[in-house]
Amino acid sequence: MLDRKFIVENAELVKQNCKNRGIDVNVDRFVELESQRKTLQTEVEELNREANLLSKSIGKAKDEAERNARKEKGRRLREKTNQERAELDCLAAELDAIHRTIPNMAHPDAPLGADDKSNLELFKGKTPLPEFDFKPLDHVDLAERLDLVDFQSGAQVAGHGFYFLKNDAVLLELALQRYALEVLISEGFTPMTTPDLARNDILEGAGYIPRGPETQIYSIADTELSLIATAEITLGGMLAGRTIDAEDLPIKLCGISHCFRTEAGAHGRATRGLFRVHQFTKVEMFAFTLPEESDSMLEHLRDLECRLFDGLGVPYRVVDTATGDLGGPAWRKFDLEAWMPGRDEYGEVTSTSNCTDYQARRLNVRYKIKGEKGTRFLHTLNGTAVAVSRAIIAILENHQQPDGSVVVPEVLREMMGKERIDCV
RNA sequence: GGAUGGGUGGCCGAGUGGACUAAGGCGACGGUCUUGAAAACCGUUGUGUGGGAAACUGCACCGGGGGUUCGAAUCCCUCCCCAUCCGCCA
Repeated sequence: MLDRKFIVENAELVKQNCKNRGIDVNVDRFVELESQRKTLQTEVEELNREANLLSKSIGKAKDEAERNARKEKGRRLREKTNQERAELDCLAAELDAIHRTIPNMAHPDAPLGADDKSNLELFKGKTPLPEFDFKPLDHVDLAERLDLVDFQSGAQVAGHGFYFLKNDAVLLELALQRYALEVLISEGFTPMTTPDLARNDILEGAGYIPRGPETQIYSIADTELSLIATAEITLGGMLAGRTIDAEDLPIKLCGISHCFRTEAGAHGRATRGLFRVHQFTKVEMFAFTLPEESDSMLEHLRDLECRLFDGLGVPYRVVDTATGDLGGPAWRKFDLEAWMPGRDEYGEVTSTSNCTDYQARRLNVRYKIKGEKGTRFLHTLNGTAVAVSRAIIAILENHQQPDGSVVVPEVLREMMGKERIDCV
């Protein structure tokens, strides 16, 4: 969420930002309600002050008659207060509903545009595009030949969008996680495995909407829990409600979790194979920083993603995400799009965002500078290290050989125990 | 899943309806003393949000939400969490 005062004082900027992001919000209504809320709040507080004074005087009243008279006065005062407070609660609820739909501001350098077509390519990775002197297969055909993925059984057991990894794909999944962890641990990240479920209020704090017509989130019936769509939710939620000493920042975490997504409304677009699935494993980076350090942390996370995919020998490009494609919480977002020869186009494999204080305000994570009074909201960032299913697509398709085998990237060979995935 | 006990400030911990304006301790910070330090002694002490140039001051906050009452840390309801024991279990 944005700071309420900021919205009121910068209504035009906020409106322009909503427009840039293609989000329809009634900012004027928010400003109007906020001014009403303040007035009403002051009135309620004044009534409380009177009631407090009166209550205290009753204990000290000299006789029974005086006490009863004051009690009666207190009763009337309370009725009035309750009435005003009900009004205030009603107002606050409407205000909050609008507040939650107002997206984060965007970095001034984020490209303007309605959707991913306006994303700006910044640079390409170290690995050049592969040149095949044969017609490359897509990962579905490769996986079938190499007996790596069982889509049919996945559909039988859990439905379309689920799959079993088999044989070397299982080793590849583990090796990818291990590879990512080793890089991140060496960079000072604390490795975690996180819950795959989280409370709905934590989901909401991270900017996800657990229930609703177009939700990406699976919720668990008869509970306040949902399956997480990313470890960003649990890693961010770890510090919800806490105040961190400034000297302990930045905090860099990396978490392994399963990710679950309903992919509601996504049918028909890039649904073949492993690209858009309901469950996958992911190593996620998460950072809590001082406000002045979040922009450089975002570049750090992006550089790590580049390092990981350069290491895998996968060609990719880095794009600066356009305002209309940022989602609610992000101030700026970079995606790595790997070259996917089977689709003959780039496909998103990682995404890293600086959410500034937007998530922190919702999750109520603050920091305190020693010796200074008060606290402030810190900044949160997240980034994909490796989303296993999509990384597997990129590896299989880019490293395929004329005979249908796949050469294992050097960084994974020791962990895989082999240099090549051959037909079984 | 069942039983019991708990959740109070940075930490420990007292507090069963009106002096809680939350005791006391620890820690931290400042001071006195000292060449310096320790000890001792003295003082200070949270968060949020309003008002005010400031001094200062209002309101809210004792796990969350709701209720009773003129008044709730305290009583009631509900949810969450923690501990211990039992059951089940990888």
